[in-house]
Amino acid sequence: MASETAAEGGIDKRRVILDAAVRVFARQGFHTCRVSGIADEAGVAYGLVYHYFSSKDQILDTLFLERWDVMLAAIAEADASDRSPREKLAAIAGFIIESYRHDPELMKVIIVEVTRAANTFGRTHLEKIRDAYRGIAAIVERAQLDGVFRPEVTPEFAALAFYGLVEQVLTAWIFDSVTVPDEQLQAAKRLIVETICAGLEL
Amino acid sequence: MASETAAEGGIDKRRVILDAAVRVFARQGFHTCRVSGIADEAGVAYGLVYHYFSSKDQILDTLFLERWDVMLAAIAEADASDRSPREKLAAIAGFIIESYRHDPELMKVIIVEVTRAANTFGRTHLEKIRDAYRGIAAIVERAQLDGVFRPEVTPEFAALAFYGLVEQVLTAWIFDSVTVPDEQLQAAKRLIVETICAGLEL
Amino acid sequence: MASETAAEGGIDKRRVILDAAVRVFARQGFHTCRVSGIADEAGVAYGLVYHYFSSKDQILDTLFLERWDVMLAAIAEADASDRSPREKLAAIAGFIIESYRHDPELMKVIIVEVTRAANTFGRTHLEKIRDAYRGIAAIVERAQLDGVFRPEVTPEFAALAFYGLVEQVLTAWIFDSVTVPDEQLQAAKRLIVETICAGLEL
Amino acid sequence: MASETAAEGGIDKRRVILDAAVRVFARQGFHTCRVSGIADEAGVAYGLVYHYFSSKDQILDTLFLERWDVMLAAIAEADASDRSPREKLAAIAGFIIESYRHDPELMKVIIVEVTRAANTFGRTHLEKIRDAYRGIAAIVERAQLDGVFRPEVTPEFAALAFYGLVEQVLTAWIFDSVTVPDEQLQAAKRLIVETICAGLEL
DNA sequence: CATGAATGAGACTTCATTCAT
DNA sequence: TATGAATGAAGTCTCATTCAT
Repeated sequence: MASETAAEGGIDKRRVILDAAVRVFARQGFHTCRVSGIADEAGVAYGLVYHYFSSKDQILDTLFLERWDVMLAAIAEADASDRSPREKLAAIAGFIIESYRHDPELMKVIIVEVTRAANTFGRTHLEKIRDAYRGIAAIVERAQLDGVFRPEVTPEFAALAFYGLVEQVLTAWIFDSVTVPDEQLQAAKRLIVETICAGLEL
Repeated sequence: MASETAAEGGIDKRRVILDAAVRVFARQGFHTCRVSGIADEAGVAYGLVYHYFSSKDQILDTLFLERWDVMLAAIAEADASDRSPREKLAAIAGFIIESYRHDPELMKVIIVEVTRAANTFGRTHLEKIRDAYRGIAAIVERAQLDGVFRPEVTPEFAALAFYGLVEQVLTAWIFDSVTVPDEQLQAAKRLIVETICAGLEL
Repeated sequence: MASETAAEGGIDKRRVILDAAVRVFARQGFHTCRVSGIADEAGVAYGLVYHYFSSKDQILDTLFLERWDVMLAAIAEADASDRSPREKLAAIAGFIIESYRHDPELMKVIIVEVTRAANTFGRTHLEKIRDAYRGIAAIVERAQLDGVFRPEVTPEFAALAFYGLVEQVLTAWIFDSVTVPDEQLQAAKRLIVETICAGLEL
Repeated sequence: MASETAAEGGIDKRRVILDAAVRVFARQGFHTCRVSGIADEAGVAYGLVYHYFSSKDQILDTLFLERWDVMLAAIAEADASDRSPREKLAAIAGFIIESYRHDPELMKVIIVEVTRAANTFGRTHLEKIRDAYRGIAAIVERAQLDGVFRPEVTPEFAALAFYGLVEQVLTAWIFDSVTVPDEQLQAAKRLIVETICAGLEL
């Protein structure tokens, strides 16, 4: 149960630092914040950040990869299930929106600082990001082969539209920076799926 | 007779600097590039940049506002025309895609460094950005009142989905960083309109 | 009657610049103000300042030397008169205080930026400044030889104390930055002479 | 056990920087020197200066306030003692001159860059500077009430004359930039007190 | 004489990273 | 593990001065 680094019963400082970094990145942005700000927020000494991470970049990389791998697993799981294509997409949208509900700051950081940062981390993690698109495209492609989705739209475009819409909705919430009520979260999920499937389903 | 933009036959250094900034911002990103890089690219002395602009930020602000105002005008014009809602949306998507065709670097800068930079310039120009969303939403709302679009989707969500999809497509091209053939540009325009209208039209 | 540079009936721009410089130096200080600020205050083009003066330093030098030479003349005149030593000192104190009454900004600039600026202009004009001390010391020395002043105090120290006290009073007014009423100016003159002569006269 | 000023046996780098700053400010003047010059003089890295001080200004502020508070204490102590007014003033003049003897560079910096810099630090620390004047004026006022000093001169003017004369003498030494022999220091002290008291004592 | 665009060296300050304890 | 002092390379912005017109 204990983390890989903490002594039994101790506090995992590495985790504390990561969680603090999420809050600081979300609040100030990656470029604007300082490493000392993360240390302060975490309540640890400056140098300890560099005991656990080799650079400021690596903290963000870690946050992104941790979460993205979970999302890729969710996409893979949806793909592997025997639900309908629409239900698969709904599962993915639901997963992402649920991630936002659970930790909006982390999702803000991942979207704003990574997936939409075409000049910096977005480029670094391009392949990982594309893995998600590919996973969604695979679902669409299968649905087209199964005759459930129309073949006119390429799976790649469909994936782009679907994931892009999810991200756009989250971005709107991020810009608003207010807590979104559960009801609205669910409504958004339905609308997204509806909107995309309207153009895809036969 | 000499105007602010160029003496007769002379070179408008301010314009030269702005154009150079577009290339440098597109290539290296706003945060990564240096003002000296812009000056070098423009072939002017360092200090001249500060003769025309009060800060590095203001250069980006200027680029964004110049272009965004043109886009708001295009949206307003589409709204004012007596075309069908679908044609209006097609006009807007066409305008943005044409902007990309004409100057992909400028569009990259605007999207990557401003409209998607929720922690920095995106927040600064939030109201201007929302003006675009509002303009699109107005078109949708009118169409709903006219009984052409379904009333279930809010105009705000529709605007989000429409503009978001356009931006997402452009972002994909930006990430690819290859010249997109005209054919593909037109196809994308049609697909975008198709995808969004599928979920909106009665 | 026309100045050395102005066409007859024209405005002497060199004079305009100097007068503007006094106001700007007084308001912002020599180091803090910009040459462009002087040009703006004078209502002339930037480059014209450099047509008349070779550098920012030279403007201050000019202001100082213009005024200081007048003061040295006043000291020499007092020395040459056949008044009593006390009256001679009163004449000098009166001259300086009158200078302040007539143009407090100029006196502020001369004192703050030159005579009290030991690291910059004070050092540059050290000999000129010492000329004033020497002139006052000469008056004291003569008075000692004539048996009017006590010989215990060196003329140099007496000059230091006398001129220093005048400058200190002006500095107090400068710090207060309010217009000093005539009455107070005259009272200060009397007090200064009284205070210094009390320690000098037999 | 380790104090803020120095770990046991360790070197207090903050103090080293302050001491270096005194030498550099005295040699080149505050405006002319560079922060890198201070760092070099101190033998520390550039950034360490900013680890201990938030700006170049703050270094000078610190130097001034450290010393000025000691002087205010000396004035208060003289005031509180049961010596004669003349002895009190002698104690203050002695304290300042002794300060100069002990660290002429520091006194140069304080006088040239602060108390006589009416446009910059002098204005910033105006109230602190006036505290000294007020302290001296209090001594004079008491002496007047006790019938030892003549009531014709206001305490404020007397304080101005007294402190101004001390500063003027120090300034003369500063301009000379040669080491003043002890003998001359003591003589100056006596002369100052003599000069001022001549005009004050009944 | 007059203009103001153009130049570019310089200085402050920031902050990621290292290191001695 | 933990601390925080120490390092120094960047990078933005300023502004005196020059120059073409």
